[in-house]
Amino acid sequence: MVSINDIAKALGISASTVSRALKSHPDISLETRELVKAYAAKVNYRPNALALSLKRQRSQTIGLIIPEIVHHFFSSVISGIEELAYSKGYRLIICQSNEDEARERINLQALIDHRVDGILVSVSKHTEKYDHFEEAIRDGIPIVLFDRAADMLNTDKVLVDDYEGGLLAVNHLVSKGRKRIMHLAAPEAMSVGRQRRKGYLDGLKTHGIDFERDLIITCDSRDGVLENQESILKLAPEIDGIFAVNDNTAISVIQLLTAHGFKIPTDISVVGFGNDPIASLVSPRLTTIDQQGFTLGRQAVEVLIHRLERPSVAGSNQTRVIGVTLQVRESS
Amino acid sequence: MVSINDIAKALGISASTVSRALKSHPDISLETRELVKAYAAKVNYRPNALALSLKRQRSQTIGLIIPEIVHHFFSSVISGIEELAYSKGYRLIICQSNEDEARERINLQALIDHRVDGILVSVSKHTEKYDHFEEAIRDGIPIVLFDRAADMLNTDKVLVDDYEGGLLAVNHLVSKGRKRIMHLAAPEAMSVGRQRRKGYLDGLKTHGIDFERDLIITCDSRDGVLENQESILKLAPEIDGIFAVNDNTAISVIQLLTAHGFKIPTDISVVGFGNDPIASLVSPRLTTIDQQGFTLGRQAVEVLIHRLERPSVAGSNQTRVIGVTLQVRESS
DNA sequence: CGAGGCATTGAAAACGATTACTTTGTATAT
DNA sequence: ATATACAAAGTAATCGTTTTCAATGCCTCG
Repeated sequence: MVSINDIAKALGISASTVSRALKSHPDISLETRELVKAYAAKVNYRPNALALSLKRQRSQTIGLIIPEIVHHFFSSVISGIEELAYSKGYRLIICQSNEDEARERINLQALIDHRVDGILVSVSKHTEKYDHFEEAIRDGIPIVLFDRAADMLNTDKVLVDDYEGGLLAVNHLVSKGRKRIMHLAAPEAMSVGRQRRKGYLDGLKTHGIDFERDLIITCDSRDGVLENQESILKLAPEIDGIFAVNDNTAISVIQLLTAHGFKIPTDISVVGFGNDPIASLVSPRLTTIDQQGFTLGRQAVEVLIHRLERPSVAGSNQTRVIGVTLQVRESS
Repeated sequence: MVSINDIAKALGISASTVSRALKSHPDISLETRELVKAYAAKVNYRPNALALSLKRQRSQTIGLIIPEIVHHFFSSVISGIEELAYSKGYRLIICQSNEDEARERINLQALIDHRVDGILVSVSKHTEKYDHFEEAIRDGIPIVLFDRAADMLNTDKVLVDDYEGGLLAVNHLVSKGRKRIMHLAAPEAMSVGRQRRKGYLDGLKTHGIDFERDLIITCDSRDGVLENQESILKLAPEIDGIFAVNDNTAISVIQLLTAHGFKIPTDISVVGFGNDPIASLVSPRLTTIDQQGFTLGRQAVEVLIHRLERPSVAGSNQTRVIGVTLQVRESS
């Protein structure tokens, strides 16, 4: 790897002249400039980004902390992030928290140590204390939270309109004549799940349907469905609709019900959330709420870069909400 | 952000003393050491990884170039890579080539500019010339190719046993009494697809089945199935088995055949490749070849770090092959 | 002919850390 | 008393680049 100093020595001129010649600084004579450029090209000179970052106090690098990579929604978000970051000249350092608070803390610190210009975070499911983020924010490190945010954190956020999604799901089920709608919900602690549940509740209220506590079952995965199969099957004869907090749960419950003789959607209509690719491949094809992961990722980067490239005005945090749409298929 | 110099000034000692005190160098008196450590902790000092990288000529960072992130197999690989890299103290910079050669070249250059210690690459589908990789390898940059490699490139490789997968698929179909087996294949240019096809051909040969050129159709996606539906449907009545180069294609062809009255697996057995999560959710559930993306990712990092941490012996390139297994389900 | 201007270039500091090589002062040995 | 050893600290170079502030030499103008 050849450096500016190597070039300077080889040509018998100073490093500063080389540096200036390479960027066509007007102070440098045409002759020298050409000479330097020709030689640099010949030896395939490439500026050392590390040295530049140190000098400029700017690494043109964005850090990303994500709960898990192997997940269609999250990988879509990552793709959107990479895409826009790349086109804006930023590199992306990625860390996986594996839904673990301790790991999330280590990741955050590592990114700060690497002097990334800003950090994008989707908070781990099991994070209970937020002081690591609070401290970073206090220290002026630009942080944008996406999808999974914490209300208490005072920073930019880019979220999916989970509430609207819950509303859309219930409206749709009601429009299909469904009146007793079960909700397979995420644990209370998850902001995302809370919003979907709130949408569900408000949707019922709008249509004058009384909310029944028993119809909400905390169950947000394939395993969850298996664990709760008794209660689900006991209620099944009395209900005519299900809104599941995600597609996997929706598909699992459809399989469970089908296996026990229920007809979907004749007996029970089912709506999922996420529009995972599997939703259109299972049978019956799943009605679900589409959330644009790729767009979410792009917007998160956009917000972050906006922050990076303007003098940050205090208290000007923005929250963007990405719209969702209902995808009607065969399960409802 | 406080630096070693800031600490030195604040305590009225030299930067070198601070540096040594922080790492408990024996030259420094216990008193000074404690003093420095206490102050560093108080002001929350963190070493600047950029400066360290520059000094050490080692960034503890690995670069990754991957064709696309939103893809179950690739995202599994990324997860495996991140997992092991993280535990070995390396950070991961990720770049998406989007199956585009020009972009791949830019990504490679960017990673080199950032002085990553080594690079993991899965070659883009549309890459025709490999001189960018050859040059990097010649310059001594440690590169490990995974999954999609190019024979001509002389470097470490970690591959899926695609050949064995093709073989397993055909063996299985034959064991089910199938004799006229169609292959939905990837274009010749893709090493991965070539190996799977070779496994298919050798599998047929092993069982004394004559290979029929017409039974190989180049078609490796949902769109491909639609484009080739005429030829597929024309051949359908004469065949009794299909080996598709990936799960998506397998699922699409099952949908096509089912829609036209064929019974799967009664009339035609279908085997896919990849063991994507959808394979066990569609109906009939898809028989397929399981490829361990996560393991592949870990192994790729392992090989790379092995290279990084030993003095690289010339011509000692290794190629690791990750085993595959047959997952029998309902489609065969 | 000397002052001022301008075109070119170089020296040195800075970014943050490490480290080989002094330097300083004290204690021990001869 | 003097040479020697050693502990503890500081100086300066280095990694690769940028940039401020000279320095040099030449030309022009009065």
